[in-house]
Formats: sequence, structure tokens, C-alpha cells
Amino acid sequence: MSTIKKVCQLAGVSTATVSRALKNPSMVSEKTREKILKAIAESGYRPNVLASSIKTGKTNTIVVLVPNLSNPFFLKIIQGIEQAAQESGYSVLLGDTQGDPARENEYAGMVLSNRVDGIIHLDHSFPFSDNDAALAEAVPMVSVCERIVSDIKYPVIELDNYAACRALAKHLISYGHQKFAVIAGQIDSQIHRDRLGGITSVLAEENIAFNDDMIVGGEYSIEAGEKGVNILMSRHEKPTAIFCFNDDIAIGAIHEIKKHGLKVPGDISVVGFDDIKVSGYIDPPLTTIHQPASEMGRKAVEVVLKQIRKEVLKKDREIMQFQLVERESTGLAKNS
Amino acid sequence: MSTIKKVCQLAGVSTATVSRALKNPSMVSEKTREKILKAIAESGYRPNVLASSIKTGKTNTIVVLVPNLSNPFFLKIIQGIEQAAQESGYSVLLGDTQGDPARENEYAGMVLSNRVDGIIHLDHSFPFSDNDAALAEAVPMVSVCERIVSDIKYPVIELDNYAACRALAKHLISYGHQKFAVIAGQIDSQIHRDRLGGITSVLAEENIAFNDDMIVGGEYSIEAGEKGVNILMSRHEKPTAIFCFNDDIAIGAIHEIKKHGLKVPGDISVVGFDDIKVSGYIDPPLTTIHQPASEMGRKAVEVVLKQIRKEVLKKDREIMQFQLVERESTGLAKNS
DNA sequence: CTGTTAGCGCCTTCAT
DNA sequence: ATGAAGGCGCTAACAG
Repeated sequence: MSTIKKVCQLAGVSTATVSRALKNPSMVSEKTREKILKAIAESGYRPNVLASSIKTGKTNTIVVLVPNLSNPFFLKIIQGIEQAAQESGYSVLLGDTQGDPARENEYAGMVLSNRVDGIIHLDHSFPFSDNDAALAEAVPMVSVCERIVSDIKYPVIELDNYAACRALAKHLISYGHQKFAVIAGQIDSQIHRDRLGGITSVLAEENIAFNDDMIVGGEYSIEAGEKGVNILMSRHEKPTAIFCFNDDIAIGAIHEIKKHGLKVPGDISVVGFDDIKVSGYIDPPLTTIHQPASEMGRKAVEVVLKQIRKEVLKKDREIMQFQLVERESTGLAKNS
Repeated sequence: MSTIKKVCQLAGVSTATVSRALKNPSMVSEKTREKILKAIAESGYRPNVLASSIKTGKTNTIVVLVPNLSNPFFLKIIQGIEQAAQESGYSVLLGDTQGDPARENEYAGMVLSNRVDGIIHLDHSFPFSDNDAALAEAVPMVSVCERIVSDIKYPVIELDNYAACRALAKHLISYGHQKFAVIAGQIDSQIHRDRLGGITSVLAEENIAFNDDMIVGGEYSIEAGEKGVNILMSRHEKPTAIFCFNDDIAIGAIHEIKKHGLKVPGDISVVGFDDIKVSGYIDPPLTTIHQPASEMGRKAVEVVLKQIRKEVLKKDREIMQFQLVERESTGLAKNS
């Protein structure tokens, strides 16, 4: 691997000039620049990024902490992140944490050992270890979807989950539904509270009874949807409409409802959340909330890069627009 | 950010001793080691990985080149990669190339600028630019699924696509099918040739006519499945069974077949390839070839790490086992 | 516009 | 077992 010195020798200039020719071409005369470029081509020289990083203190890399890489919704966010990062000359390090604090600690710690410049977190946990917490004060970090629970305030890119669930609830009520159930994802999270709050607020306004028995689940997965339905079907009072807190859950739920010999939406209406690609192609196509996932990823990059560059952030909370996508998994309530 | 020097001062030792205490504890007396550990804790010292990388020449990072991050199958491979890498103390840099040579060049070039130690490529293209090609000789690189087309031989982790498609073909023939169609993915690839070869070899053995008119598609996507079906439905001779070259295509195809008022498998049987999670939950559940995606990712890491460590590779081609998963999208041919 | 000179933070001989 | 010193490859003043 040839170094800057080889190029110097070939071009007959100093290392500084070579460095400048690359980073600040306007500071070098055209003639010498050409000489240098030729020398670079000849030698097959590639600047050692590590060496420059150690000087500049910047790695041009951010790490993304994902609780679950199998979730297609996260994938779309990551895709947005990757693209935006690339456009800004940044690379993306992938940190699949599986919600495991030890892994979160490890990946988050990278910012302290100069391995990355910033963190995008797709979860609400504070990812640093107790040991590192004190150092985490000024760390460029932004969360997407979920607010990070900590004393330090980090910016967040999120959806108005409360409003989205209100929209969903109103939609179902307009079809005459009165008996609702929820198959939730991660329970201990702001998202959960916001979404549930949105639903119950509408039900309260409409004087529709709803109690916690009808909340099942606890994980964003297809299997959770299946299990959730089975639990609900064993209940005395069965729902005519089910809120699933993501599309995977809804996919599992619909599959299981059909297994029970019931029709969607004939017997039970189902709504999802996220609008992943496949949701438009299942049978019946899913009514759900569209989240602008890849935009959210792009925004997150924007914000974390601003933090890295120490620019001032105008707002520490970016609310993205949702969209209720009505497809065919919702319909008139039975006997109404 | 505190450096090794702060720790020296606090512990009253030299930088060399601190370095040794961390990397080679046995070379340091227990007493001084304890002093140093305490000093590290006090100062919140984190070794600067960059600085050590520049000395050792290793980054403990590999880059994964993905042509399409939206493909759930790739995601599973990446998940396997990430886990295996993590277990070996490596990080994974994500390179979404979108099949764009310029992006491939950029990401592949990272190995030349000391940004990463190796490359895992999920495509068959030679990812280096012409300029860099000469330097690419000794680069640790492995491909998954597809063999890299180049003079230099790189190891590959792949499935026996030929055999898998033979199995699929035999399965359909056992249901009495005679009129077949293919909705292909990326046409210009070894995978395509192997799969098609598997199918046609069986058809030839069984004296079943098949011609190229019945091959449509050209992209691994749900939309390609929809379009493919529309083209096939406009043909004079319609197929009773369709090979889709991945599950996304199959999902689009099934959706579109139903739109045409036809039944799967009643009117047309459909098979997919990959066995992504959702394939078991669509209606009807998809008959497909299961690929051990996450195993393939793990294997890829194993191989690339061996290359990085300059260990000898026993074989430069690892063939993984497939599995025919019979679900409900295949059945008896109409009128048979 | 270009060269000289210090380092960046760490690792690694070479002495002691 | 420890310290001193040089250098990894590059950048950033400071001169000229």
C-alpha cells in the first residue's frame, strides 16, 4: 500500500502539497496538481482514512442502533439513513442490539472511542452504560420513533402516534364498531402510551366501553399477532375490531383469524401500523397508518450531522406526518 | 476526551505501561495494573481506536455491499453477518449499492483506504473501479449467493440453485402440471442461469415443452410479480404453474392472479424462492425454497475473517443446503 | 503557492 | 517490570 510519501517522491513535492492537492485543490497551482494527480495514479495511492481521522478527530461514520433488524419498518428507516448519510459523505455502521443493554452499551460506546461521530437510535433506551453515562452529555445522538428516556434531552424524530390512533379509532367507529381490542408491541414505551391514549380518548368521547383485558401482545412480531388473536378468541366478549400496533402483528392476526374460520373484515376488522410494503399485498390488503419511514431516516441523519457540526438545532423534536391508508381489512361491524 | 497521557499522570507510569496493561496485562505487575485501572476509571479514558488502528493496520470492520436493502432475504443474511461479526469483535459497515457501479466502487474502495478490512458482497458484480482493479488482487472479499465475475477468484457462499429448481419442477410435475412460466429476477446472473437450467433440465427429461416466451420479469420485486402475471395472462397459451424467482415476486404474482379472478392453486400454482418470513402468512401460504440466509451470512463472515487473518481456505466455494417447503400455493393442475 | 515542522494517540522496539 | 523514544500516515499551523 503506497503512502503519501511515495507520491511526494514521484511528484517531487512535499507531503503538505499532496495533502492540499487532495483536500483543498484551489490552494495548489494547476501544474503541480496535475503532477500530483499523475503520481497518485501511477502509485495507486489511497489516502489512509484512519490517519486523517486521527488528526481531524472525525470518522465520518455514524452508528445506527436497531433493536430488531427483522422488522421491515426499521429497514426502511435504515435505508433512508444510509442514503442520506452517503449523500453527506458519511458511512453507516450497523448495530443490531436486539434490545440487549450490553450490546447497546458496546455500540454506543463507539462514539467515545472515536470509532463513530454520532448515534441514531431506533429505540427509547438510554444506550450508554452507567460508566459511560457521564461522558454521554455532549454526544451527538438522535432517536427515531421513540424518545430516549434519560435526564439529558436528545432530539427525536417521531410520528404523532396519538393523533394517528385517534384517526384509526374514528375510522373504525364510523363503521359501527363498538367492541375493540389491541394487540400491542413493546408495552413499556412512550409509543405504546401515546397510541393507547389516542384510542381510549376517542372511545371515551364516544362513550364506548373498553378495558385493559382487551389489550394483549407485547412484541412487534407476526407470532405476537397470532398469539394475540388466540387469546382474544378465548375471551367471553369478542372484539369486532382489532388495533394491531404494527403491520407484522396485523399480518399474524389476520392469518390466525382466518384459521379460526372467521372473515376479515366480515367478522373482525383489523388495522395495522407502519404500512410496510407487503401490507398492500396480503389478503385482505391492510388498512394501516403510513409512516414516512425513509424520510424519518433522512431527517435523523440531518439532525445528527448538525449535532456533529455543532450547529444549533432549532427544535429538538420533529413530528412527521402520518397518513391513514384505507384498504380492505376494515369494514362494517357485524350486526350494525 | 481523555487520552492515554492523562491516565499516565494519574497512575504515575509511562504510556507504554498503560498500553501494556490494556493489551497485554500479563506483562504488567498486578499492583501497577490496579493503579492503572483505577486511573482509567477516574479519567473516563477510552482508548482511541483510530490511533491503534493506524499502528496495527486493522480496523476490525467489514463492509457489506447490498444491491437492495428492501429485499427481506438480504436482510436475513445481513442479520447473520452482523451477529457473527459481533461475536468476533468486528463491526459491519452497511453499503447499499442499489446495483450502481459508482456506489459499489466507493464502498469497495474502502478496503483500499484502510477504512475496512474486508468485503462481503451480495451480488455478482466485480465491485472495484477499473482504477482499483489492480489493487484488488489480495483483498479479503467473499460473495454470498452469487459468484463474483472477475479474473480473480473470490470464495463464494451459495445454494445449489440448479438442484433446488429441479426439486421445484418435480414437485409441480407431480401435481400434473405441463404448462409452465417463469417470472425471473435479475436475468444477467449465474443464479438465473442455474435456476432456469434446473427447471429446463427436468422439463426436458419429462418431454414437456417450454419456450422462452414464458420467461418474463427481470427484477426481484413485488411489482415485477404483478407485471409478470399481467403479461402472462395476455398470452394465448396460459401457464398452470409459475416459478417465481423470489418470494417477493411470488407475493406480487399471487396478488395479481387473484385480481384476475383466478384461484391459487386452483387455477394456477405458484412457487417462490427464499422463504422469507411473511411467505408462510400470505394467502395461500407459499410453497418455496428455504435458504438458510442467516447461516449464509455467518459463513461469509467466517470466510472473510479467514482471509483477513491470511489463513488458508480449504475450499473457495461453500454450497449450502436448501429445503423445499411445501405449503398451499401449489396443487393439482386444472384438468388433470 | 509551497515547504518545514510539529504533532494527533497509540504501540513497540530498545534499553534499563 | 518499566521507561524513553521513535514512528504509523496524515494534517495544520507557520514560514517563506
